[in-house]
Amino acid sequence: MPELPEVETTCRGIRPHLCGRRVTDWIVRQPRLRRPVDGALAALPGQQVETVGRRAKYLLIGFPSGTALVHLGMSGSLRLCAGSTPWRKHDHLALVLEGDRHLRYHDPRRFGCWLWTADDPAEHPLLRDLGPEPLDGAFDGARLKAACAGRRRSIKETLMDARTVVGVGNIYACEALFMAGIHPARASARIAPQRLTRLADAVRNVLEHSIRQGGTTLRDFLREDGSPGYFRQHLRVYDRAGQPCSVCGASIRRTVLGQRSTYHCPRCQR
DNA sequence: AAAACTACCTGAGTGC
DNA sequence: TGCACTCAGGTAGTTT
Repeated sequence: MPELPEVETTCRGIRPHLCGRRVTDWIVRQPRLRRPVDGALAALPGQQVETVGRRAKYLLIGFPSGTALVHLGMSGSLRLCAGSTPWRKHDHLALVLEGDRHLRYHDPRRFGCWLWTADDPAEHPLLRDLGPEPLDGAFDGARLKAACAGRRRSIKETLMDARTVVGVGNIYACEALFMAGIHPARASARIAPQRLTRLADAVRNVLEHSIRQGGTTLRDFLREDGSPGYFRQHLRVYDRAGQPCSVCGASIRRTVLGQRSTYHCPRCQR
């Protein structure tokens, strides 16, 4: 997926095309996503989009009667196109807007979801227990320190836990740990406070940098206009096993943590 | 309570 | 060419 920078890039990309526009139709070709597409979304035609926002990796599309919660899962993307554009394989649904513009949802692995809530989305069961946003000042060294206290598990797993901070997936966890010089397998509780502060800063910095580049495109992710993100060329360790570290030249190592591929520089990260 | 594991899917790549 | 296998950006829900 789409980690936070990719979702934020999508959010910013679609917002100006959606806000204030009326939905004229709702087309579902494949309702079987990770969770079934919520039938309540059939009430969208006739309603006008009021807001497009994001909480963690969920996109929130606000209407007068409620909010659509959209998750891109592992391989999802949203694209704006003309209604006449041929449907591709894995284009599972479309929000049709006035002027016959389609917001098409494409997701080969179908790990995403389209849900609906008539209430405050922040109180939705999938959102209410999430941790702080990394980019709005709610996440800092103190929050990270609290999440690490007494925890034996690896710092990378703590970083990827949405109760610690939202939006940090496998790529950016690896990158932030490299920037902070911390070994991904290090026990969370065994990291000095000033190093955790540095890590919290690295998380924010790497996410902001990636957003400026339009996110990371490995295989599936594309922006709302079909263009890729350009952060991939800035990755320092992710998917670079065997290649030299950009700082010290040591060979980047791949390990497995929490069943996820993990990349680090054995010399720079301790 | 925390940590470990499972499940949901398709497609790309690799080795034989 | 084809088969068997591994791996992939997430995360909710269950089990240990």
